[in-house]
Amino acid sequence: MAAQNGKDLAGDAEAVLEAIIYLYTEGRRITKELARKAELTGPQLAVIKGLEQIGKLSLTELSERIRAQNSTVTGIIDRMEREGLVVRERSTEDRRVIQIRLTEKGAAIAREIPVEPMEVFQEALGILSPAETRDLLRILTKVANRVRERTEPGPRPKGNQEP
Amino acid sequence: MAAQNGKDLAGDAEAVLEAIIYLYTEGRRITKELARKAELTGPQLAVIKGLEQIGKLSLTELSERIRAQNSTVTGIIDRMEREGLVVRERSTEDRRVIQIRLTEKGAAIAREIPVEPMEVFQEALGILSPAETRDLLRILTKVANRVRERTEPGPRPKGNQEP
DNA sequence: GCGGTTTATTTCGCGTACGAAACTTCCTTG
DNA sequence: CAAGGAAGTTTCGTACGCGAAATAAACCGC
Repeated sequence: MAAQNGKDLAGDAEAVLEAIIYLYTEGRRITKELARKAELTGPQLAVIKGLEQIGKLSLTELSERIRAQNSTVTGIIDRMEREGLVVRERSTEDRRVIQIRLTEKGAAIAREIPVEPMEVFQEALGILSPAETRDLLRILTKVANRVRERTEPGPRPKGNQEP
Repeated sequence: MAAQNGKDLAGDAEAVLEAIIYLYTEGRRITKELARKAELTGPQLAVIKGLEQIGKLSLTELSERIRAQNSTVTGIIDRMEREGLVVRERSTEDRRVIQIRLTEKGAAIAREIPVEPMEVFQEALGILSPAETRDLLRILTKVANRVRERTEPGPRPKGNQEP
């Protein structure tokens, strides 16, 4: 451990990491809990809410939206199709692409779940003053850009899991 | 989308979320990449580094350390034991508990991997001024506490995945 | 010292999550 | 228009990750 004297930057850095991990995992947990009420999983809720907004998405578009690999989303859609929540339709213009849309059953469930999972955070961020919010954004962006620079050289996969 | 006029708090909030998600997933990616050089997975690296520091840990202690459920860690240790990286030893004082420690092979690999995965972040945070770091910590803590208050009523599971 | 509760770990079933390889369709270029 | 490459999706194998139930040992009160 470093010295504890109010200038303990390493300790602060660690605490910042802790906070980020906490916020992220808590977000996942909230999404999951919200989903469970409708007998869904976290990623499935994300899919349903995405499709509700946009109407119809190709598998790749959906993958980008929920930040997961195509091969992962294939499995998620398999299970949702099995449950009758969505259907796959092959596009007529480009027969390589699969369009995914909600069934009536899927749309009904989407309507039942009122809020976006993120809204808990929007609300939590709401207690900050506008200046604090912008400071937070500015500093986080600075750090993120630094990490990005540091790791950009070399290809990067695109994501992992639910929002 | 809301109006884009510099007072777009909802947009700022969303950007903050994006940044948090980016930093978290990037952290996982870096850990994974670091681990891959030693033919390990992310969680396995976390286990090895934990055991290197402490020497010997019960399964439950290890679970807390890497923020995962016991049932998850059982599987991780199974695979690592199969690879000869760690061994299980039943405690003599309390025969319910399993102590896990590195084999010589595991210890050698731990020595080969120089840095903690977190160090990339420590470095990224290093470009902030001390004031910025403390602002960041203060604001994040405020948000985290707010989320905590909002969700505390009701039991919470303890974690999910690698650091 | 016996029955009941608590604690530590494992087992089981399911759902992500990823990367590499296979497949199909589309597009380019000679 | 044929060959080759690129793009969209699926398949396969492996590793988490969780919660509920099972198992085993320790503890507690009487």
